[in-house]
Amino acid sequence: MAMYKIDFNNFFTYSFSVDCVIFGYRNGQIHVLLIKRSMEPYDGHWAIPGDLVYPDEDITDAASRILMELTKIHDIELHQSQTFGDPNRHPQGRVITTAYFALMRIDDFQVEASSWAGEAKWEPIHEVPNLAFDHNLILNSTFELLKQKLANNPICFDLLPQKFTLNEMQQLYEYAYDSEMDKANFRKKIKSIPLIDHKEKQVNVKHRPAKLFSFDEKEYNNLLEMYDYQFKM
Amino acid sequence: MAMYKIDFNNFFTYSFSVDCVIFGYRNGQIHVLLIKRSMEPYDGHWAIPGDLVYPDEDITDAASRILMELTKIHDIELHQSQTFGDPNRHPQGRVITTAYFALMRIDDFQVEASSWAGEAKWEPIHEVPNLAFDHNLILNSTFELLKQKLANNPICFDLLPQKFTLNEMQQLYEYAYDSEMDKANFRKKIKSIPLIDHKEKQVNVKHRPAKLFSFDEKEYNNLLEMYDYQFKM
DNA sequence: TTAGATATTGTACATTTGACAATAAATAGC
DNA sequence: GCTATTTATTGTCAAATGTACAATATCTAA
Repeated sequence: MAMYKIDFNNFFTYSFSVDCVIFGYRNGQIHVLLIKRSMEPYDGHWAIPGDLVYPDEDITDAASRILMELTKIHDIELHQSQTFGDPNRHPQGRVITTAYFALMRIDDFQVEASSWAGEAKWEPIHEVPNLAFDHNLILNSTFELLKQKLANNPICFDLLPQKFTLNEMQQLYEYAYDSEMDKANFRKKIKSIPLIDHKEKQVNVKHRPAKLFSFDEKEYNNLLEMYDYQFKM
Repeated sequence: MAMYKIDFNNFFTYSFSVDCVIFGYRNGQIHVLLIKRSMEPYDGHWAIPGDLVYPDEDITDAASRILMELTKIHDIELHQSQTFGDPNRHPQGRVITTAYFALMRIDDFQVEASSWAGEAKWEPIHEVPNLAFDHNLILNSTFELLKQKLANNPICFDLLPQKFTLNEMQQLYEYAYDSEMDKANFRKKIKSIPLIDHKEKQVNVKHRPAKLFSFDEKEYNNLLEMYDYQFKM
């Protein structure tokens, strides 16, 4: 017990963590991946997956490792969000944390809770319960950042299915910005975004099926290099 | 020496710092505030002002305190930039750092190097020498962030004199974006930005003097609340 | 009074936006 | 097959915005 106490104090005197806010899209709603903690503090509470960074580990590498350990998600690009440094944000000591975020298709991975994560679930962003630590603050700040990024970067395609209809794309933006858009005008606005027309149509819908598109990443990179193209929504 | 060594190791096993990128504007150029280190490591090198965060100190408070201690600059709003966590970024141990940035009028403060800062100077952003640690990387990333913020927030007014001409405002944007703009069209574009016309003119110029304006912050806040106004450049 | 310099305003055309109408292509029920 | 229903897709037109460039205004200096 004394031994534990000593280690504990050393560990928590001044340490550093990362938290991974993973966004997914399903049923017309943006979801976030939560894990149930099976360890103190906040044992049994839902939380954003995160943990302490090793002393000699790059923080971006740490984010990837920790996400993998807790949820089995791997090979996903993590972007830095914000750093939270309130000295009282962790009940057991001083832990400064940097939030990362990533976008993925929910069905691309079978998410599997492991390590000290007891469960994992996707929760609609507007139905998230009270989370451990200051994780609601971290989530809200990061969701604001996501909305800003959606406006200026072609990242909506990381959330949408590989092949999507223009209405699906529109609905994602309508959900994110909580505002309805005109179908005809939406199509005009995205005319400059490089999309591949697959000459395929939806199946199993009981009305006129929509055409399926993909994001043309090669052409996008080409536009970036050759012209001063800027994605804008 | 042994005592020092022990303290030193404890301190640097795992610690956390902030760095303050302070931007100013003079002679048509954006400048950044540098200090000359008078302490190891990088003794004698130029650097961005920064230092270690106390164990029980909020990181934003730390940024204000450290900026004050090293340069006497105070009462200035600091915004978070990015966090840098390469385990080898500090030669003496693991130091994760969060960059902050602020904008100011160079003449509003008499900058005065103190504590372990031997000198302080304003350097044009494009003439910055090799800096200590990874401070060139930090500076470049933060300048990119500044340029992005200048496009979407009315922060150019924190760099310009209290009363400025429309040409001065235009030149600031031309410098930041490195692109020339048409005078007539620039004036049309900023018609929606709330400015106070002081009914005053430049003095001591050898041509037609321009009118002086200020940013109308009250009206700006009013627009934000009442309508869904969005500053755009 | 005039030349020189910069400030400020105007004009004409192209492009984009926004509201809304019209048409097209599928299914479902008869 | 025929028709109603539903959603997809395209078209129209006026208003707003952006772009290039011309014209005019106001100061200093000589």
